[in-house]
Amino acid sequence: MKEYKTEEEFLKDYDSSMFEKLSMTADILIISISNEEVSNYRKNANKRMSVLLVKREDYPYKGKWCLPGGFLNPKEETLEECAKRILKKETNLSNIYLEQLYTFDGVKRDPRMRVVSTAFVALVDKAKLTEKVENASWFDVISLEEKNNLVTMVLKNENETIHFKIQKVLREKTTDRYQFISKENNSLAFDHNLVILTGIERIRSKINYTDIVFNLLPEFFTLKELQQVYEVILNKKLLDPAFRRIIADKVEKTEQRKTGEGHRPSYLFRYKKYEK
Amino acid sequence: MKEYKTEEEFLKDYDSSMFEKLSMTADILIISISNEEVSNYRKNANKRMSVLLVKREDYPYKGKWCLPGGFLNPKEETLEECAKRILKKETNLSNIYLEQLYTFDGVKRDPRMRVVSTAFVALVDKAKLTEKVENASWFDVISLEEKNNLVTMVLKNENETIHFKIQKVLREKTTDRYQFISKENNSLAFDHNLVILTGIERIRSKINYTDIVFNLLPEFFTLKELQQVYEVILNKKLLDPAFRRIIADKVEKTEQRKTGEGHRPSYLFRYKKYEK
DNA sequence: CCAATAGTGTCTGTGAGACAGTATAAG
DNA sequence: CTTATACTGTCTCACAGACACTATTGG
Repeated sequence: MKEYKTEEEFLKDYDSSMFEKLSMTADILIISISNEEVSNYRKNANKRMSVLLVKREDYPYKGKWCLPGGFLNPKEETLEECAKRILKKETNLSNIYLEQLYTFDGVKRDPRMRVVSTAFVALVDKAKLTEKVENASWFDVISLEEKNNLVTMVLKNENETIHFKIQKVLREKTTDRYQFISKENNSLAFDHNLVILTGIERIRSKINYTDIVFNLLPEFFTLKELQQVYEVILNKKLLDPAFRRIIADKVEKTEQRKTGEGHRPSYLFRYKKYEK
Repeated sequence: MKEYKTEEEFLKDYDSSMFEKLSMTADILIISISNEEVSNYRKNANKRMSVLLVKREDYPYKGKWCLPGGFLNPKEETLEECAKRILKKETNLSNIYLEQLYTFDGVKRDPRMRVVSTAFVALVDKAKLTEKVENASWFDVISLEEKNNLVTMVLKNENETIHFKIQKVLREKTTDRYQFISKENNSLAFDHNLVILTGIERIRSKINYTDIVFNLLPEFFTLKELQQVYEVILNKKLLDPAFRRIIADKVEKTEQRKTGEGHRPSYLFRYKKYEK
């Protein structure tokens, strides 16, 4: 930021530029859960977090992957409406869990001009997706590790592997807030690597005191599936009895079971809303 | 949002308006802790949350109170830098705890034109403030209650009382996310009543798993003062022994004491950084 | 001595972590 | 019968909630 010697100088410059305008976009981190293929017919499928990326067809960052997003129409749209419009376009879904994440605003984040982006997180159940959208592809999070505040993340679709590293730097005045700095990034456009990490950490931090997980699952699910979703988001194994105690109030048992699995069938549960 | 019949119609309109630009502002909810006056010389001062408001001198909302804020200079400033500039102007302080809160973007939130505002929360220790800034005034939060998702809040400075009500409406697709709708609001400009509530709830939700409280206190403080800050933010009384156990690792005792209080003097403590 | 607060000891109940055990489908 | 998972019983330990008790100042 430019430094000013006198207030007059500052105000002069300020007045001339403060009413200059800028563009905004809404970018969406669409998260869902995917199942790994299994060799052994008896085994349960492992689950993975999955994010939807779009291949850029134009400059800047032509050929790189980015989050679905689009420019805000300032005349009649809120950012959330803009995000919903993009969500509809990319997944053909509406009535999806959508949460404002963070506003990314680095001065040079778009090389063309100043563009401030408000990022959203959407949680979807993959089973609800029907059509395949051109240029869009689901990438599984196949690795997400943190060592000494350096986060390494690997994403993968059928053909490509994306990997990037982000350094979390402690900021002044707090012990618990981090600034994210991109260290390596082979194929993501803009600052979307930072958006992805921010979004995953947001979901992770909320999973234990909210009911957002259920947005990632179909109406009926087994407790093990539910547990796997928790595990994949928290990136750690949970103990069965403890897990079942914790979520007991949030679900209700049905009489249906999941059979044909080569082992004892599990009961299907559903989300029990509005219960303390 | 306008509805379109065909994609062509949509795209035509979209193309013509998507590159229209808008203005952004950074607004800051500056929170500190104030002490009530005490009659009895023996008694400890009660603490209150306090927010800095500015009287609007121009239209729109002339004469109403609003949060300190200002337009983003799109050429060279990030929103955070903009917030810091305003913070410096309003409090003459730098190196202050500052956190991006939320981006408020209702289409009609500013009657003049489309203005999207990214709100920040700043936590300051009132003792560090020296000069009094013109048109700015600290308002104490003298009441903050929630009943049936209706929040009632009362702010007060030496001369004026501000009160407003906000309805928290459950949103579709989740059980834990609320939309805030302004119900009554006698003297706050724009949507700044929503910003204040959002900010207080953010701080409240973070106080138990972060160390942000210490930004509201001077370097040396008694454990009771620390506890009072927790109590005022959480809006409930805490038990002494439990509280002391919880914060034991976060503070270190000094040999200094706070005397002249008409009762047993308490030891002064300081924040112990970087300890698990 | 009194009023008011500072600070600590300890009981109790809850609930997570841990591990072991029993149950049941497909092949 | 085997394999793999489903599901439950129960012990232990940590820790928050609660209450009572002692300590210490200014006036």
